[in-house]
Amino acid sequence: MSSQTERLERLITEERGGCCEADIEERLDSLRSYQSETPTNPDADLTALKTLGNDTRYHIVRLLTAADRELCVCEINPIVNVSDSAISHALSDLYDAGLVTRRKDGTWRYYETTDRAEALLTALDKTGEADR
Amino acid sequence: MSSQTERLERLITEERGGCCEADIEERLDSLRSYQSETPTNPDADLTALKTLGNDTRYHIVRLLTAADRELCVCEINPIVNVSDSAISHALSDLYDAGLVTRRKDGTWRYYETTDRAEALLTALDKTGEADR
DNA sequence: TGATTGATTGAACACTTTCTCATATAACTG
DNA sequence: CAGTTATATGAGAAAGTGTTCAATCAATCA
Repeated sequence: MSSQTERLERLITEERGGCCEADIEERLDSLRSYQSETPTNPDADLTALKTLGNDTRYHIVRLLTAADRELCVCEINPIVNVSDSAISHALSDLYDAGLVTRRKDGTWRYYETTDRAEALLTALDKTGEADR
Repeated sequence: MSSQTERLERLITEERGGCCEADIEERLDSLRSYQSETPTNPDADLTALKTLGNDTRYHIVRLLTAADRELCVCEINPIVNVSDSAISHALSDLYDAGLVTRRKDGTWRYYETTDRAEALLTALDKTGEADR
């Protein structure tokens, strides 16, 4: 921890030609304040990212989004190549993460993507080949 | 696989009052075509989601985004509470995933977020408390 | 050149995730 | 109610991930 600020001290010294204890504190405060400015819920964000960042679940969400209508589990099953159980687990995780909605109709169960899932896919699509 | 289409057959039968082999094939083709319509690179998407979906790496990207300028590793270090090594690993992963850029200046190394990272955070921010 | 410094890399181990199998639940049907 | 069907849940094996420690690289400077 103190070795960390040593390096920062040297950086500030290079930047400004000098650096006192107060300069370091100021810089650290500034950096820390960036975090508190963030208006979001990091846990929910992380859960969403982790949940969508899995082959099976991503695949299901892509399918639901492309279909642009709610799909029955039995329509997802023959397309995604894992066991019924794995799909059920995946849908349950997606629901908990707020990435799909769920509707029951008799013994059938229908799933549909949420705005959150669609927003993430759109973000990915818009930045496909770019950057780096 | 065949039990999968059995369930689908029953669903279509309920929907339409009847179902032949061709109906099943048509539905399956339709579902499968949704996937091929997707214009993106699933591997790159999954890598981006997985990479950002980790506490340390998400934290770093939030910091970089909020700072709205490139940050030196020694500025990130005292804010994010893991070892130097862990941060270096994290930044390397983020770079490989196309979520940050890298610039060398003497012995210092600077990192900045890419459009892709920012797009993902924006998507999360815009859909914060919504849905479900 | 050798020493110092900022940062990266690799190996190793604890921890987490994801799948499948077996079983359970809920809704309908006779 | 018993039987069937659609889906969910739990346990556990196998694979993957994240962190730290130790060692290394690359740039600067005496």
